[in-house]
Amino acid sequence: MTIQIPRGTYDVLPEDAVKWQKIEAIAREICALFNYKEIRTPIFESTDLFQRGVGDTTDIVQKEMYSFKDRGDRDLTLRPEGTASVVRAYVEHKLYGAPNQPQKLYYIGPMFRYERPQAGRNRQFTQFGCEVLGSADPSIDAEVIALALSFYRKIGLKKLKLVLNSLGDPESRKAHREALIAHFKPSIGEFCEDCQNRLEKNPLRILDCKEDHNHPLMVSAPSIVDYLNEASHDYFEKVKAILDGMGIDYELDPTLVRGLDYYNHTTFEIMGASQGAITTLMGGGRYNGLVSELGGPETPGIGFALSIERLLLALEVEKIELDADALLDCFVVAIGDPAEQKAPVLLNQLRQAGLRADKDYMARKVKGQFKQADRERARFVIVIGDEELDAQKAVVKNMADGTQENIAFDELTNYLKEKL
RNA sequence: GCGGUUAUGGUGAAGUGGUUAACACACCGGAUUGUGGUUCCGGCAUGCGUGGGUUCGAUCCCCACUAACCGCCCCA
Repeated sequence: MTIQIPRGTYDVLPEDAVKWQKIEAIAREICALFNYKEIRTPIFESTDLFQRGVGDTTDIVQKEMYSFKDRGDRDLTLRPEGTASVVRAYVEHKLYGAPNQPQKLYYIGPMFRYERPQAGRNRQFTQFGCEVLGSADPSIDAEVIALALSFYRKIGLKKLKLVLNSLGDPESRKAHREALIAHFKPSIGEFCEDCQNRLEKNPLRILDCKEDHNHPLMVSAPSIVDYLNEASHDYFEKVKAILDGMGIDYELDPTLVRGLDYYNHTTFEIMGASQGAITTLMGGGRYNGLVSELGGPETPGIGFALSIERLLLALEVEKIELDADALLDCFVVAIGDPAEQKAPVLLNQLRQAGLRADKDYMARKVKGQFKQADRERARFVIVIGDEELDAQKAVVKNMADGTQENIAFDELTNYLKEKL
């Protein structure tokens, strides 16, 4: 049997690669606008990094990591997300000491999670993410959200919903956590197995459970908003006020918990149009304890990550076409042996002059060569045959209007450049 | 990790336990001795996901495997 692509992966063929290029270009453009700088980190890291950074109780660490030992017996893992790596690099290169603070960073690259594939969920997928390290200013929270929305808007997506929540600072979280345990403990037996395990480890995530979503205790569960201390409450109010000022609509959802352990204060998601069950396009939040957790100084941080794959699905649902029209400037049609000898030479001259040019390589007849030129959306066709070689002139046909002219060989590039 | 559906050419898809596997699109060629997007005509699966089994015989029946899609869990 022929070898197949690994499960949960996919090839981006030329037709789609154009879309990827366009999306990536827009991401970089938006980041430049907001003054975010690119950072590139390795695709694998020490397994410890994710265990400590992402959190031992998360599904990602418990069952989704692509981990392996290398020949030097090191425990390594294909990165399941980008934040831990960025923070590791920030600490390792002491970027907290750099003069330009905060560090506003972005990345685009593949991530890996061992999951059951489905539309919008793959084992290798691509994230565009931003991280801001070193600032606890609420305007940064709003800026990061505004950046993501600007990106989607520039791409052309319309059906977007921003969902917002605050998990508060550690003190608030602790108070909430205790209230949650007190609330659920007496009747925890009525909940699913996962929730029973979550009770002591991370009761917050019980709220995230879909299975027991309709349980009366779920509805009456203590909400984080009632446990935010004054500082946390004020912070969240400021973030909301800035978003209001920017004219950004959002929906508050006190059950928006997010799956990674490092989040506190502001958390957010952007939902989009989708055919299936998966609607989350982007997720993020503040993680003020993560830098110190990974061995750096006490440093605030915030970031988001969004999936290019899901973005493409949303584009499909909204029926938005992204294709850049990559036209060919000219196509050389050769008739007869002498012309076929001449064609590659002529082609080379055209290309050296900066014209996007191609010819037939399938021994097609004249008609077939024209069809090929048409398929490639060539704007001009240059026809050469015995007569043209004798006269040192080519027939140049404008494919848009069908007109054609005789142009001397040494005038060709000038003529085309003028017309294009 | 669990449950469901599916698997025929480059693509979309019909189909039958028994010599040649519909049809459409795409592609190639011809009608137009050197001209595209229209029309007409012709060509185009030694093969029906992979591996076994049942059978005189299997693309069609059975089993396993693999993969895709959908749902659950969770997430981007």
